[in-house]
Amino acid sequence: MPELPEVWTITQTLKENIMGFEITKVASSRAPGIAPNISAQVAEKKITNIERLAKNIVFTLSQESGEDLFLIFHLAMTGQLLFDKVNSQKKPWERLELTLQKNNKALVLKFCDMRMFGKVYTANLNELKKLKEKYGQDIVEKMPSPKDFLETLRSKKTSVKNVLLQQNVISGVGNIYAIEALFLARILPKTPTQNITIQQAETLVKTLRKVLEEGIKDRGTTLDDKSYKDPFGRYGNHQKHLYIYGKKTCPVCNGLVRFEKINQRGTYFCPICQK
DNA sequence: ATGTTTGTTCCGAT
DNA sequence: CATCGGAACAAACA
Repeated sequence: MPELPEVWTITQTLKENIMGFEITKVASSRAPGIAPNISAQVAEKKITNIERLAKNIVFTLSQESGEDLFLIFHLAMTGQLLFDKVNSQKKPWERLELTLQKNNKALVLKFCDMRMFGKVYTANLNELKKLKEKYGQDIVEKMPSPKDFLETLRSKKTSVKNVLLQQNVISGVGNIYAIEALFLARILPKTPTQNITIQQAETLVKTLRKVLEEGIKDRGTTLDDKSYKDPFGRYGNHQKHLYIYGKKTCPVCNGLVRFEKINQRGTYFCPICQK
């Protein structure tokens, strides 16, 4: 589910609401992807920072004495972070519950994940640094020059769409936004990276940035399964503004949109507009 | 029953 | 040894 714009929205919402809160209680279910030692690790620590790293959400946890610890969430396909009231009923697919307190305010943050591809675990500073090193260019954080972007694309011998999805090369982009950016750049998704021209690279990096920023402005994309929502349960709006993902006809030429699997991922493109 | 799904990691083939 | 792509992970829905 969540790609960069969705993770960005969730991170921002968390920042605005639970900075400085202390984790007073942890209830964790044993599930693949939930670190088994999580409770003891994070209890009684204070959330002093919240940031997005690629598609991860990273909490900095501080305590009176000792080093900072980092709590890392990866939502994968169906993960959610949802606020709830203290002593509330379990939500569907609830895997982890953090009770948070600051002054006289208390609330609960729940990690829910239907398919359980998501991960929750802790890391020390060194491990976080290693995680950061794994990720490639984040287009929203820093716009690469066309030349650098072309070099990045050509560093892998695969299709241009495939390389957009490789987090160690370009981080944060997922299937939907990759399809959208390629459509706006009028590039066929299967084009080998070696055939991409400097002009195409320049256009593509701009359209990538554009679709990611539009996604952020719309607070993310909620597809028909409704699985993406922000911590308050609010859906995104970007599904109303998608150009070609999930469409039957091309919004530019009105021709039939083609659907093909590329590296096992469903891919929509217009065989007329995209070259 | 089969095929589909926003993601990532691991393993086998080249 | 490096790189690429398919299988697997799991659950719900059409």
